[in-house]
Amino acid sequence: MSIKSETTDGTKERPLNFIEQKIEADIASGKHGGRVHTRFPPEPNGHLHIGHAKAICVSFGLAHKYGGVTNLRFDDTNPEKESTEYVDAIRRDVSWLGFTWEGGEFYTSDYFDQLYGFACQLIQSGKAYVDDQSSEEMAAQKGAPGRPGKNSPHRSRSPEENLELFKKMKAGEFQEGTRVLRAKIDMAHDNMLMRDPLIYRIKYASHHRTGDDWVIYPMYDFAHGQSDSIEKITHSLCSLEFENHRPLYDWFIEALNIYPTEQTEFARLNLSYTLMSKRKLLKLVEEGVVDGWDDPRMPTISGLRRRGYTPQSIRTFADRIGVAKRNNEIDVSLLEWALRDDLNRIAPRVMGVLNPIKLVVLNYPEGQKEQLVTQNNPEDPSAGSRELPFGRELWMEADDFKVDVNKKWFRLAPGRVVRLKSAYIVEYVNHIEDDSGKVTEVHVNYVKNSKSGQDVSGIKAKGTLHWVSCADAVDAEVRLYDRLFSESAPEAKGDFMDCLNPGSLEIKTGCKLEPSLSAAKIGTVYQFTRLGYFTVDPKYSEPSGLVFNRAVTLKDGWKG
RNA sequence: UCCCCGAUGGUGUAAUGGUAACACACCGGUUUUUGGUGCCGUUAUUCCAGGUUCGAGUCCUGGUCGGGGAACCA
Repeated sequence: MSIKSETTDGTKERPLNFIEQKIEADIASGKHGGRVHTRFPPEPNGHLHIGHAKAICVSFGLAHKYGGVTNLRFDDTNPEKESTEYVDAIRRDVSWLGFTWEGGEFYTSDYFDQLYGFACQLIQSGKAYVDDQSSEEMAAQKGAPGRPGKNSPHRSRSPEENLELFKKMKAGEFQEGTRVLRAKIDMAHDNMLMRDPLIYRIKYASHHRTGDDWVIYPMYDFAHGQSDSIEKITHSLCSLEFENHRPLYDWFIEALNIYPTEQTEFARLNLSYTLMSKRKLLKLVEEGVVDGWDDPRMPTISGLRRRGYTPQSIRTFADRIGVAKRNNEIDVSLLEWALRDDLNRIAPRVMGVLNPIKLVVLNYPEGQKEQLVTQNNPEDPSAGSRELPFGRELWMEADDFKVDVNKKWFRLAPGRVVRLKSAYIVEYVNHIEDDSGKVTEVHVNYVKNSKSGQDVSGIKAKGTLHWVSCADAVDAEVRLYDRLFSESAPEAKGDFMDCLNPGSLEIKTGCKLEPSLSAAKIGTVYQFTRLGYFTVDPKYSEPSGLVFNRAVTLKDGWKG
C-alpha cells in the first residue's frame, strides 16, 4: 500500500485506539497466526461519502499498519438495488483516497454457490427450516422486545422435507414471497435478531453479476459473516448498528464450523451540518437540490474531490477524529482544518479578484508595463517563482477599500498606504463613486523605490493587497460554497429538506484572475492569495470559460 | 416493558488502580510583503449516588441520560 497515513506531525506517536489494542493483543497471543486481514464491504447501491471514508481509512489503515492486507468486497445480495455503475464509482473513490485492495476484489455473489451449500448444511443438521407463512404472519409471531415470540407451525419439518422445499425454492417452483428459509434458533431470545431470522428469500430479479442464475438470494446476515470467513478475514470491522448482529454472526460461524472471523464495531462518523444517509443524499440528487452525487456541496467522496479536497486531507481528518464506540458529532470545521493543513503546504499561490473594482496608479506611465517576480509558495521554496505583469490599471477587491475606517483597518482608505503584493507600495489619492455611492474606482500613486524585494523607501505599509493587471486579466466564473444545511443536525428534527441553506451556492461572474491561470489544470488546487483555496470545476469549466470552485476559505483573523 | 452499547473541557480522542493529557475550536500575544502560515500563552473536563481501596475517570452496586435493537434492506 503506497499511502502515507501520517499527518502533518506524522512523527508524533498517537495513543492506540481500542481496535489497535485488540489487534496487538491478538498478534501477541498468536491468534490467526499473527495475521491481520481486513475488508471493506460496501453495498453497491449508492455513492461513498465521508462517513465511508472514515471506515475505509480504519480498515485499510489498520491492515497497513500491522503488515496485513485488505479486501474490497461488494456486498451484493439484493439485486433490486445494486448496479455496476455504483461498483465502478466505489472502486474509483477508494483508490482516489489512496488505498489499494491487495487482498483482492470480491463480490458476495462470488459465494452464492457456497452460501447455498451452507444453507443445505444447516438444514441437514436441523438448524434451518423452510417457512411458508406470509411476512405478516411471521411478524406477528415474532413477539416484541420483552415479550417472547411463538414458534412457526413449520418449524418442526424434517431435514429431508426442508431440503426438498429449499431445492424447489432454488429451482423457481414457488412464487416470490411464498416461502423463505429461516435459521432455527430461539423464538424467545432477548435479541430479536435471534428469533429464527430469515436467511434466504425468493426474488425474481436480475443480478448485476449473476444475471438470472438465481431466484433465491441470501440475506445480509447469512452472507456477510460467511463471506468474511471464506476470505479468512481476521478482523471484521463495522459500525455500531451491527452490534446486535454479532451473536448471529457468531452463531452461523459455529453452526457451520467455518473460519472464526471476529467482528468489532466502532462508531460511525457524524458531521455537523451534514447528512450521512445514502437514501437522503439520493433524494437531494433526485430532487435537483444539488447537481449530482458529485456536487461540491455533497459530503460524497466525489463531491469532496470536485470541491477541491485532497486525499491526504481526508486521511488526516480520519486520523484526527479517532476511533471509539461513543456516538459523536464532529464539527465540520475539523474537516476544513485538515484541508487547509494540507493545502497550505502544497497549493501554488496565485492572485485573483472576486469583486473587482478599478485601481488606477496615476503616476505610473500610461502604456508602461513590467514583469514582476513572485514566489509560488512561501511555505515551499522548491515550488519556485513566476512572473506577474504590472501596469497602470489594476483590478482590486472591492472589500479592500472603505471610506470610513477605524484604526484597525489595514487596507486602503483615504489617507492610507498599502503594499500591493509582490509589487509596490501605493498611496491613496482619490476615488470615484457612482450615483448610489458605490465606489467604482480608486486612484493611487505608487512609491517608485518600494519595489518588492528592492524596497528602500523606508515606508511601512500595514496592509498587503492582492491585485490583477487589467490588461492581462483572465475572466472567470467562481463558485462559492457554504454548508448545505442551516441546522447543525439536519436529520434531528423534522424534514431535512426544510433546513436547506438557501445561500449554499453563490456564483460570481466577471472575476479577474492573473494570466497564469489560463493554464490551470483540473486537479490542482490553488490558493488565491488572501481568499482561500480554489480549483477548476471539471464539469463546467472550459478553456473559453473558466469555472473555479472554492474548496475552503482561508481562516479569517480579521475582527473588524 | 426486555436486550445490547455508551457517558472525560465547546467538539473529538487518551490516560488500562497512582500528577486527568493531546488535537481542533475559542481568546490573547508575537512573527509576517497573505488579517493566511509559524511560534508562545490563557480559559475549560471525569453523568449522579453509594461501595471496595492507602489511592477510583478506571473496579463493584444502583440510578440517570443518550444511541441501537422487530424489514423477504444492508
